[in-house]
Amino acid sequence: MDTMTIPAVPAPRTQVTRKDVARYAGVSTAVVSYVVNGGPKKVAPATEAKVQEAIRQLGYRPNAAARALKLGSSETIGLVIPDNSNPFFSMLAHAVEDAAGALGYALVLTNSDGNLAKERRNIRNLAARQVDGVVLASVLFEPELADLEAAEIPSVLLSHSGSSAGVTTVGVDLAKGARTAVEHLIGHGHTNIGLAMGTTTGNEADAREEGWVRALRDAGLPEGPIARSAFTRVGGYAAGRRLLASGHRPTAIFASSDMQAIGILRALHEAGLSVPGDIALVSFDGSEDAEYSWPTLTTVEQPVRDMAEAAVRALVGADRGEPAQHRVFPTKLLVRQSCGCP
Amino acid sequence: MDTMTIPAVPAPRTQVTRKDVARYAGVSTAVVSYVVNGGPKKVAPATEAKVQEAIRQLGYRPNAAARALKLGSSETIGLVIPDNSNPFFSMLAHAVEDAAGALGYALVLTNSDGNLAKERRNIRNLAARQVDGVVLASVLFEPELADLEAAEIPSVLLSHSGSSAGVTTVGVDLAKGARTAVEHLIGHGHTNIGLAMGTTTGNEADAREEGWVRALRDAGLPEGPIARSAFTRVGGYAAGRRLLASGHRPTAIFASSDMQAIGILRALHEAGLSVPGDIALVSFDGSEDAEYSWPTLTTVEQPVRDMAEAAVRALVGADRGEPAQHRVFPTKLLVRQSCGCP
DNA sequence: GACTGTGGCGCAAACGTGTGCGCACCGGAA
DNA sequence: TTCCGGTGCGCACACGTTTGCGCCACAGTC
Repeated sequence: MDTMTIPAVPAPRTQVTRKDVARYAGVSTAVVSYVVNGGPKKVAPATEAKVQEAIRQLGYRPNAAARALKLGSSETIGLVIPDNSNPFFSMLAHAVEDAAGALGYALVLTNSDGNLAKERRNIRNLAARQVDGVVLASVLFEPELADLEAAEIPSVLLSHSGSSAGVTTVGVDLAKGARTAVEHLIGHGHTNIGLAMGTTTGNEADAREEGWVRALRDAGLPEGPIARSAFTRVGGYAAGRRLLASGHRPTAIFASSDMQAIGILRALHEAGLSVPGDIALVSFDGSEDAEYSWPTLTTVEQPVRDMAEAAVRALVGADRGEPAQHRVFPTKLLVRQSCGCP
Repeated sequence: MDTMTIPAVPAPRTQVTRKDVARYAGVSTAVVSYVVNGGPKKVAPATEAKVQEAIRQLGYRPNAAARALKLGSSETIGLVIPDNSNPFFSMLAHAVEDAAGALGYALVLTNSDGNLAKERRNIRNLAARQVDGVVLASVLFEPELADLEAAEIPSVLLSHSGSSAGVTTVGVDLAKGARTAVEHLIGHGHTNIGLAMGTTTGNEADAREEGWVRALRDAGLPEGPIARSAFTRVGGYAAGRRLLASGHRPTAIFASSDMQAIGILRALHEAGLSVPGDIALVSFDGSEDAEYSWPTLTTVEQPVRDMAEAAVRALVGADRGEPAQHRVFPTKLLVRQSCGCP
């Protein structure tokens, strides 16, 4: 045995080019291009067949980089999300990928991990990669938007209730959704309703909090205790414990995300409290996790697939080039066990 | 008001090129390139400063497509997974993105949705996009591999226990992990241990099943009932119901994924059975969901981050070009409530 | 038979980079 | 002064495409 065996370096990537195909088929490179792209030019059926055969024989695959360079479009869009491990965002990412794929676009995924600097890097990186657009679903501050505008990259903000000026946004009416949830709890006779909210300074958290406040105010009820945390299970767990430790414990809690609600559920279980018996719980997002928790979670569903599709279409689909607009999708209260309905 | 307002077409994407920078700085385009890439050539500090300033002023950003065309590398890797909504795979995707990003590579995400034709399309698509490598975490059949070899794209199989010949694989010893889990249940005195397994014909399911079989056999125990389903909550739920309906109901269940376990949990709850009191449960994956279920799930953890990093490094990192190998990472039994430990 | 119209195809110029090669200049040594 | 080595920079080509333009051959018309 030879111990000096050269590692299987994956063969010099000798790319089969259009020129090879042309030579093999006995035509010019232009014809190959016409055949491949069904260009504006007609090509005789016989010639076309020859070219197709040559392509098959040689295993020719057009070079996307060259195409992108020539066309000025990479047929790729970018996605910036905080954390693909978070079920809500992974659901979103999947939906965006589907929508993009349906239009022939690939999806470059980037996670910001709640790190502003990283989010910035990601956006710059995507811009440098000539993506045709970027979907931002993140805690976004002005500087980022400025960057994008400067780079002249089409972009759409996802899951934000549109307030930003010149950029298209796609989302739900967070305030209204939250309000519906809280009113549902009020309808069950609760008068001390706590709130588990996010810590972001973006406009996500605010609107949901506003919905909670207004529902209570309109019902003539006092505001219950508030706990803020990250939109995660761990964060929710901590928030749950804080709510339980608060002065007079709420009999119901509205959580601003399913993840937080699941953390809260754990805190309640540990405290030996039953849900909804001792404390009722309603949350936000409508992720699948809420359907398989114990008890199952009543939650405000966001139509993620529709939102993703709208975002992608605004970027590279039929709605491209239309003036910036704010699309607001309806939420839907999914009533399950945790709210205390019979 | 003028109702004919022209929509804000995102400005003709007039790209600032290297030539512009060169002209602005009063140097040649080559120098700009040297400055940007820190090329092999030296450039005088004064010139460099001028160029940097020009770059800043003009907001120059190198065109990734042109670079990719020239270098024959897109600084991009592809990921093929069944479903990014599935927590295990979303965790994996996040880890792969991190590892790739650390090496300066972007990640193109594609979902196969358990659809073989789509998986095939995704792979072809990635190949056409000149990705520098592909991480495959999927139910993979031979034809796909052949495609990859044909396209000469470096690839690594993730989460497969390596049996494939010429391709690098990264994963865990599924059989051993499963065996540990089942032995743990046996240690608790269970003698009728059921199995919730996947339906895939790949090598994923088999090894775990094998571990279950061997643990039982070595302990002189009979094989309990088996239910097969997709690696999802819904699938697990159905499998759970089937296991409950089986001849003589098991007192413990080993589930081949956390998702299935969570579905089973729901089935058990609905049946009014307590876990682990009436039925113990141990699963596989170690996703965060298993930590926040009720009761919390004892599960066999896969070191996903390590695996992702190893896969990416084998593709485009330090380990690139090494001969195909099969890296097997250790699993770890995370003992929580569902197994019945005190 | 000459002219014209048309369908089918080839030529060659970009797209924005990276980089080998060569040229100009400059300081020092003879 | 002449020669020489070295440093710093410019020229120009190639990467694989797309596509406007022009050429050729052929059929139809007078």
